[in-house]
Amino acid sequence: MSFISKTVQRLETKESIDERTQRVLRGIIEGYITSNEPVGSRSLSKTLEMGLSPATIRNIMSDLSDMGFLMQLHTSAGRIPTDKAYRFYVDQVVVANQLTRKLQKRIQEATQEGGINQVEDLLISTTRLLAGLTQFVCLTSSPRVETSILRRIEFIRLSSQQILVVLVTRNGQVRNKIIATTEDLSQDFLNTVSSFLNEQFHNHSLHEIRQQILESMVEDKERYDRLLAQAVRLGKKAFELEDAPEVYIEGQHNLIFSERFRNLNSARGLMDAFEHKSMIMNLLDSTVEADGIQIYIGIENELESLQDCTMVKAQYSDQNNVLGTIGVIGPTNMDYQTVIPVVDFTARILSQTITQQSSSCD
Amino acid sequence: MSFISKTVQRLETKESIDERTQRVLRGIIEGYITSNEPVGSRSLSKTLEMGLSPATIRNIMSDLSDMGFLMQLHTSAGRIPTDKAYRFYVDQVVVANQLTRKLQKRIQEATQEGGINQVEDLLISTTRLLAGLTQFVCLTSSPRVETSILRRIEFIRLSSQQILVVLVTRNGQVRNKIIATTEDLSQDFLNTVSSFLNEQFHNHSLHEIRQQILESMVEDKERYDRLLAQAVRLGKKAFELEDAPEVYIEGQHNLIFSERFRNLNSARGLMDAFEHKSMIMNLLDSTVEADGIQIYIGIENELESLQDCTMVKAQYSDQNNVLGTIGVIGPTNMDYQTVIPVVDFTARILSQTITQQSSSCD
DNA sequence: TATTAGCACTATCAGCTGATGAGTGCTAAT
DNA sequence: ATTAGCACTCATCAGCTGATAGTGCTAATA
Repeated sequence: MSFISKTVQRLETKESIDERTQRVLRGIIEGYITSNEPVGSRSLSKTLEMGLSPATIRNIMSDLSDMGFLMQLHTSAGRIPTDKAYRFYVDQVVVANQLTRKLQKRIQEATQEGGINQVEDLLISTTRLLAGLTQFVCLTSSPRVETSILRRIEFIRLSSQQILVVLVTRNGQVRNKIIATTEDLSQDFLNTVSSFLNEQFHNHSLHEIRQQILESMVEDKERYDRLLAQAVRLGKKAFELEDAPEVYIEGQHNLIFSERFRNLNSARGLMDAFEHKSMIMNLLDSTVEADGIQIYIGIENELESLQDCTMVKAQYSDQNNVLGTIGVIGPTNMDYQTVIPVVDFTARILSQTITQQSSSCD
Repeated sequence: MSFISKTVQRLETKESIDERTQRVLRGIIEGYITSNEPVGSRSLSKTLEMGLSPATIRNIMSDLSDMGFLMQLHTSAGRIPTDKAYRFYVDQVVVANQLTRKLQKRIQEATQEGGINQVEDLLISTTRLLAGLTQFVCLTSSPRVETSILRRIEFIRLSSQQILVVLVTRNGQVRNKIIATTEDLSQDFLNTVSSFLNEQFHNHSLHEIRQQILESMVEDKERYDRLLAQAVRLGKKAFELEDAPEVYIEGQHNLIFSERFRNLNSARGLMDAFEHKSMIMNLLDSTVEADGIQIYIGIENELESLQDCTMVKAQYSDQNNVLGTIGVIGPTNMDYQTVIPVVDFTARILSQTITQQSSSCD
């Protein structure tokens, strides 16, 4: 099994099902994926082309129901796959087939189009792209500033009480923050401070830097001269970035208008959930260690309002570290065969673009 | 008439209607606003307390229908007000009554809460606030960078080919842009350039600055020494900001989930329209000259998918100029009595906060 | 023994029905 | 000028219908 979840127990599909039964199950799943209608024995008998009569199919279906792969919405309706069935499908059947060239091109172009000079823009346009391609909701978490590596910090005097901090990270994130000072500091002085900090903390992560600043404040409180004291004080304020989890969401309207989501009664709940950025952040970054695609089907999702959706997500990274996660949320009967590779490919391209960007430092 | 529209002809309510008829009309409008149900003669006869029988009311209603103030969804339903009726109501009846202290407090607190140090944040939180208060969709346009006044510009060398431009405007907007250079420029040199530009263009609008730079490039092409030439060249790139109309939208989900919007079939169309920022920009900033509240009822809106909504908007400004617009879009039978003052007050507070911010320059 | 045909059963859906009720318009009485 | 009374209209709703598409079970069949 290629995908591993942390806390939620993964649905197991160990039971040995004979070849023929598998083919029927697969037929039902794919039928339901394409038609979005419960599939019945008669129609299946036709599309399967295995020379089985509806009656036989019914027997097999009955077995599959007993095993928990199928369920009926009501007595006289066809059957639809359970989450367990999709798990089987994803684990055993779906092979990550190639994307069409056309689609690859489209993704590449969208992420590399001109005018995208900052990570923020790149992430937004990628999120939008993925939402458009899949017609689902797409979520992306931006790199944690915490673990980002400092490229440059600069102070700009705005007034006698206000200083603008500009902080650039290795992977091209630019953060601005206005801090207040009691003392009036000249621009010259600020320049000295910033070059001191730049030298001192070159190639350190913001987290480390904050750590070190705090330590030095405690350890040798008295030793500093005025410059260093100010530098440390300003540095402390500057790196006290609210660890605001930036999250981008696109395609929310698909949740409401897409045909695919019509069964979904919890759209409201999801929309509400999306209002809370920290919640989404948690959703996306819950499994930090794991490369490749991760898929959460129905009840495998911890979040209740997500339990009749599937979430497909992948992490993106620069050459060293995982930076963030990009994921789509769709109905459980999404077209896994294309959604999976699309998400996968997009994450790869995203990683690639960001890596290029951050390696263009001196 | 207190509100003036540019292009769309405003519905006229000149016709003299006698006192009693007006009271009935007003009753119907207010009834429909509170109940969101067509109002019939019998119930109106009770609530009006004018000692009129349902039959009399019916006669009056019939007259009002002829005059175009009322309409029926079907024969045996009560009547509902037309756009013309709402126009009458807004122009003649609604007096901008005071907001409750509680509401005033709430708006003030939300716009002044800590951690909001940049205009962007302020606008976003205000937009969200207004969407929350009204339960409608709220749109806000950010100040045009074009007309903003330069407070500070700074260049930061990121690598031999990349320079980060940081541009701060008078009203507290901070813009970052990464520009590419062919020549490797030292930070020292960049500092010289930026102080030159800061001195030269202090208190000029970005628009003016761009203008002047272009002129000087043409006029005295050869006269410059190397420094000035570079300064001008960098300046040109720096001020070539995409005049991206920033727009914030909040409360889109109200469009779908709010009871009030249930009659609205064009939610889809609106959602789609909201995807195009330039369109919204146009919507908000179409009437540039006009202070106070502006109200567009139903067909008064140029945008088709907006024609069974009402848009209430107000401009915000600093001490000198109009900066942008904030507006809400709701059903035509919104509670004008409170929505109007809420939007009005919010815009005032917004102006006030921004003015404070920009006057805290030295 | 595995498969299948046949049949009884069941739930949904569209379409029809008649009853109900809210509301109007008209007319004649006040 | 106002109003009571009455006929009329139309939307909605519950209840019924038959058609449809599915199942489960059983007995026959290869």
